[in-house]
Order: sequence, then C-alpha cells, then structure tokens
Amino acid sequence: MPELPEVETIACGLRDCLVGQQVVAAHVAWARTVATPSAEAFCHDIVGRRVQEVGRRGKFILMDLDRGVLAVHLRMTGRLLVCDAAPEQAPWWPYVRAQLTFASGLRLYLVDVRKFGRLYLVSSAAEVVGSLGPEPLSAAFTVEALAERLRASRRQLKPLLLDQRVLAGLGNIYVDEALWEARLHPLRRSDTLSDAEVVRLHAAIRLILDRAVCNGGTTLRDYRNVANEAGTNQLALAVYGREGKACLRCGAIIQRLTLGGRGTRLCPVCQMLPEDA
DNA sequence: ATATCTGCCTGCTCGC
DNA sequence: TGCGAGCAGGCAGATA
Repeated sequence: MPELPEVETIACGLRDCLVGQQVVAAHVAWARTVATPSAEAFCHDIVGRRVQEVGRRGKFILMDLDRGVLAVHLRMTGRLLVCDAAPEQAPWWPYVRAQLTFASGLRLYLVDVRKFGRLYLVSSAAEVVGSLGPEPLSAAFTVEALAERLRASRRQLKPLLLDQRVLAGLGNIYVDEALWEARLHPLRRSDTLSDAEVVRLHAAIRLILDRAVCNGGTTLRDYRNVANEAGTNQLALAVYGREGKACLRCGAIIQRLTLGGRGTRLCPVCQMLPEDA
C-alpha cells in the first residue's frame, strides 16, 4: 500500500509530466471516489484549471492548481497513472475510477481495485492535511520533537506511530520495519522509552524511509509509479512479509502477531518487551 | 485519553 | 475442480 516513500515517488513522477498542464475534461466512474465536493461539481469545477506544482504531505499527493488544490489519497490499492495513448487494452483499465484529460492530450487515471482511494478538490491544502503531524524527513522532525510526542502519550508504540496526527506518512510496512531497525517492541508504551531508545527510533524512521524513497517504493502487489513501474524496496524489507524466516540480525524466527486488527511482524529476540512496559 | 469495533471494497488464498 | 469463508488494511466514525 502506498505510504510516504511510494507517495513521494508518485508525486515526483507527476511533477515531471503534469506541471503546466491544463485540465480540459474530467470523468468520474465511481462517484464515491470524490470525497469533496460532489462528483458532479468536481467534474465541472476542475475543467480549465492548470497544474502549477505537485507536492506531498504525509500520504497525500497535493497538486497546486492556479485556483485551489487537488489532493489525492491512494489508501490501499490506488494508483495514479499517466498515459498519452488509449489504454483500453491495459489490465488495469476496468479499475479506472476517475480520469483527467489535459490540453496536451495527456491523461491522468486514478486506478483502484478496492475503491478506497479519494480525490479532494479544495481551496486550500489545509482543509485536507491540516491535522497531520510532522514530516519524518523534514528538518523539523528532530529527536526532541519525536521525544515530545512519545512522552505526551501513554499509547503503545505501533498504534501511536500509525496515527497520522502524531507523525505523517508511516503505514503498516514502514512502522514494522522501523521498529525492527530500532530494536523496539511494537507494544512498548510510548512514554517509557529511554533517551537512547528515542534516538534509535528517530534514526530508524529516517533510515527506513530514506532507503525506500531511493528504491522507488515497495511493491508487494499493487503499488506502481506513474509509469506503471514497480519499486524495488521489497528486496530491502527485514520483517514485513518475512514471518517464519530468520531475523537478518540474530537468526531468530520472525513472528507475526495481530495488533489493533493489523498484522504485525517482529523479531522476538531483537525486539524484547521489558516487564514494565 | 485511549482502546476497540464497524464499514468501506474486491482479489486472492486456503481448506474442504 | 469448485466454492465459500476469511484475510488484507488506511481511515472515518461510533462506541466503550
């Protein structure tokens, strides 16, 4: 599923081909794809607008228009594909939920098997991303900033790190990877981490995300960039999808547990849970 | 404040 | 071989 590194890769791809492009037509095949406004209003209002810049905030893609912002969240299986030829033969064609046509003839498709992906046409990005926590790869995300957020809560580490209001962009895969890298148990209570452990977690989050961005994201099944190409970061995963295999650090068998309804992978030796946390 | 549950969705895997 | 059950999980919203 698209998390920060995948969304970053997609945003860069969109920037390369869509900046300066003007929308001449819009079509929505699954009305609920448009979160705001209505699908009808969306199709009407977006025509004539021009893409000025493409960015990312957390897991949201933000396309600045000459008036307003088009935000996209891909949730689980969403893809944004850019094509210049008619793709009716493509295997993903039946799953196109919305499309934009630009004056150049270029087309942008929101493809989503599961129909969870959402489009937002808003006047300001803050309407969509206003409540998100800091960007993990920004200068503002310091060890102190992380420590403050961890100690302000008594929640378990994994649910806390998945909370987009606490930190923006992490999902199930990269939280599991970061906790393994930092040698911290996902059930660890967030306010019990030592200074050294906070430093480790901070460095781990940065390392895991940086590497995944460099690798063009993780493709386990659905993720593709705007050119429909897979990423390669799945080759760098240490725990996600490796249950039953040997820990790359200590050789113990990677375990799987369910935490808040989500599959969670960890090394029971490297990531021990202290008695009091 | 925090935890837990449901609904949204459909393709895939598994067991019988 | 065929079929139904269960799983995958980000997020919003409701409930405890």
